Amino acid sequence: MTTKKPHHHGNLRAALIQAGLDLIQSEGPDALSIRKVAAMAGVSHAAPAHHFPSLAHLRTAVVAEGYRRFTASMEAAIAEADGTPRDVVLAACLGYLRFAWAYSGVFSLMFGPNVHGHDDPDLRDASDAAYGVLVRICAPFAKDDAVQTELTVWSLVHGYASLAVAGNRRLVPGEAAEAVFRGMFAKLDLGAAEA
Amino acid sequence: MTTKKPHHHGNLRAALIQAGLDLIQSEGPDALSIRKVAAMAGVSHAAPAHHFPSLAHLRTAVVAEGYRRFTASMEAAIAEADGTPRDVVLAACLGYLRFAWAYSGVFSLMFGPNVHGHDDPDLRDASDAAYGVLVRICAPFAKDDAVQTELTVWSLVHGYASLAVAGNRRLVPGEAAEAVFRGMFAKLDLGAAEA
DNA sequence: CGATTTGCTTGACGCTGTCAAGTTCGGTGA
DNA sequence: TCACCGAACTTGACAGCGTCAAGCAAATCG
Repeated sequence: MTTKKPHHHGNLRAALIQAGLDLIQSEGPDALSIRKVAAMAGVSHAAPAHHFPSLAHLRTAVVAEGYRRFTASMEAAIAEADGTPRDVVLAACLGYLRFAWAYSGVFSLMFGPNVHGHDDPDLRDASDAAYGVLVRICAPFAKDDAVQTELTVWSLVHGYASLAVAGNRRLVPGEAAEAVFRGMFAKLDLGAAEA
Repeated sequence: MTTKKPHHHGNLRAALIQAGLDLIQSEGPDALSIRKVAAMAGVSHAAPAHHFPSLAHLRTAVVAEGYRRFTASMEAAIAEADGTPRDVVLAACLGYLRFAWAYSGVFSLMFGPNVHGHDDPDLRDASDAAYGVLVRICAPFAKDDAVQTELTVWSLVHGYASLAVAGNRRLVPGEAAEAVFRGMFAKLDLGAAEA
């Protein structure tokens, strides 16, 4: 009863990326496979090759999409915060953590050893946008060394997110984990905020 | 001219683990393969199966060995530090970073999404030993909530190490990166040390 | 010295990424 | 309108992978 599917899929590229996200989420980063996403999209095993020359390219595209949602998660958390500059930074961190826990699979891939950012302009733009959020919210505290402030905040939240995602036995994602992070963040001296 | 190698390799298991470490270091975590380490050890492609029932088991064994060297790296750095409790924590962090940069491949694997620690007692012991170092050096600062202090230090150093290992464009491992970390660590309020 | 157990080899299976060719659809120019 | 052409997808093949099944050779034990 299938209406003899048209030869052209419509938007196969986007469908493959979404299938990749779903697959990674349900079976882990290593389960990402060209043949599986092709099957999920209902096309032949070699169809993706036209859009992604290799598995690495598919992975890069999935990671880039991950970065876009990552940025959106931080922006959403920031939008809900209407406090001091320090509150904004904390809010962004919580957005960071929520993304890491909601998309743990692609998060691992994003900061894993298989990403070659400079090669792909799309990925580069997406990750630059994410870093741009960090730079923006840290700006009020950047008296002397902006990079140092950014790196400190980023390292703390990224380390916490990574350890939780990696399934550390003493650290489980969730509501309580956010409270723990608030306590950790309180130990951080960012200096006084400027105008 | 080969002296007709004895059927028994001697210590194939250790040789396979070492080959795995070398392979991961030179070609990345995903390049770890049963057939490759078998070839590197000069045995047939199915020989490792006797020691490691599956690739996951081999990976677990390699990661466990990584944890042992990781712990050793921290202990070595601590041994050189003869200062305040805070200096000891900083020294351990530098040992942490040096391991991450020297063994970046296995480091990624250790904290990656493919480790199932509870399954293997060997890995569990090795990672518990590493965590034990952290607990020990944080103990002087653990007034009320020891876990919170440990997690804060661990998150900061782990995040920094991970970002550098992942090849972040703005963060390159090396001597200067250690200096940057010292600055980050200085922003951290651990409270006063107790006896 | 023979039997058994251990350690490794050979061979096969299905799955993977990738390349090569073939096929069919969508749109464009005559 | 129609032939054509390129883009999108299919089928088929290949090597390399993890894994299982059998077999063989070496070490150990009675």
